Amino acid sequence: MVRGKQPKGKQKIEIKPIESEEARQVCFSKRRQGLFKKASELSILCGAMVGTIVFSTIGRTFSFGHPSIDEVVNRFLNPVSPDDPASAGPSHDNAGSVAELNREYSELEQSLDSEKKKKKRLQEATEKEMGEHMMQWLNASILELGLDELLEFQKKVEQIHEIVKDKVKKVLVEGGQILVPLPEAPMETASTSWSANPVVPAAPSSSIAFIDAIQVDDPLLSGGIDGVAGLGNFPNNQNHG
Amino acid sequence: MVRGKQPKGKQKIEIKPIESEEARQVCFSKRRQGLFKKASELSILCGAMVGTIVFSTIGRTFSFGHPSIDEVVNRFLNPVSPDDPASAGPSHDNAGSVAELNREYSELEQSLDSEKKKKKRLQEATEKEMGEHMMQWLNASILELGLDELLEFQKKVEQIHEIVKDKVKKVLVEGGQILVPLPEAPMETASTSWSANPVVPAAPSSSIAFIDAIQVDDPLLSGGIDGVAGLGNFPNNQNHG
DNA sequence: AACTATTTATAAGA
DNA sequence: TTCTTATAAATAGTT
Repeated sequence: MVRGKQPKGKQKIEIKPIESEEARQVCFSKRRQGLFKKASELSILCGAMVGTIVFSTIGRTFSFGHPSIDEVVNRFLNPVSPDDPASAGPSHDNAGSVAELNREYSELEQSLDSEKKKKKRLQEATEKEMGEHMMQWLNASILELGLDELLEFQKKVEQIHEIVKDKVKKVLVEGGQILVPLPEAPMETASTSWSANPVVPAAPSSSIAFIDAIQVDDPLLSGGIDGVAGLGNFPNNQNHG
Repeated sequence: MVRGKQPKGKQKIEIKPIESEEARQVCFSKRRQGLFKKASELSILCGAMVGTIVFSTIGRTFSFGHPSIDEVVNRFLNPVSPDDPASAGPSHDNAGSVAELNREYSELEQSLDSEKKKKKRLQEATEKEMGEHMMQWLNASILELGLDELLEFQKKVEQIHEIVKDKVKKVLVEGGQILVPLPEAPMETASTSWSANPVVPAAPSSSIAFIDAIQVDDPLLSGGIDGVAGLGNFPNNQNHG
């Protein structure tokens, strides 16, 4: 409103990297605080487990967690399965039995439909981000990896390629009309990575892998991030909550 | 302001557990979105690594991460060891030129000794992570995608496969020398300013993507590299279920 | 670190 | 759930 005198109050800003070192630092402090506060409020209001980790550009680590950042991270790495094993889906390691997934998939299949638009948007985003993520990973890795590792990765890519080719073939054979359920969008991720989520008893949703169609035997591929459970270290941080 | 007449707009609320199941659910969705948006803004504005994980009370997992939630968690679990003499270079925040990247890369190469341990750890984590990502994506997508999309993805995988094979070949030709001479990269691409490599406070010589070695022509794939420079990414693929 | 003018985030309502 | 709206909160630019 007052443009010509002293724009004292908050000005609208674009969300883009702040050039000024100082301004960036100030903004970082303010917004980090704000972020942690928001996280805290969410956890209290909704009784949810929430964890937030922030690294400053100079390497400082800040974190917030409810009930604690360690618990949150730990659960993220080792998804818990509530009482009923049938209703609790594994999401990371221990890829789950094929039978179980198939059963769940059947349930899903029954309640399909009316998600076309959403699905499409979801799919586009996913596909695009996947490419992006792979490229990022590749760019970074190409520098880090030695020949052995490269060959290892190449092998992995080949396996995935095989899986996809296989799937395509299957779809073709089946007439291309088999799957497309997804009652509720299960893609619960806001950026560069997704997590397969647990199955919810009440709500028929979640993305269930149709493992049957893409059987994976390689322990490397199906293994995922299991061994990291322990997490003993705790960097210099600042806990709120 | 006046709280007792027309409670239409936002009312002040105490930060305490919401009783109503429904209200809590609504609040959760809204605030989760808000939280992720804030996290995203912080990461973009300040170029910081940010990760946020939220579990709903019914067990669904939501996450945001820049550059990815796994990177963030990984770094959280594997704090940087501040004893690395190798990376005692200048601390330019944001390199851009290919030449500069190459110079940095050379410096890194020279001190490969002390990098070995770190590299191995990084490589293992990354490799696992990548496999995990791909499998997660695959598992989710295989259910979502139609034939067209599958073919599209297959194509993408093939391209990546090509890139990797190419790289392997290059490495072999160079006889173990990882360094690949860069001809002249007029690409506006530059570097991905995120570091998979832990940046030590005192010695920031992060890992730079060696883009030249894996030239990509396909717009689909290269799109992933392009926009990454300023980390100006916007996560909008939130769950809508 | 404080101070405000504004922009944003959101609690209710529809 | 999505949209609308009034208001509480967050915060950009100053001091």
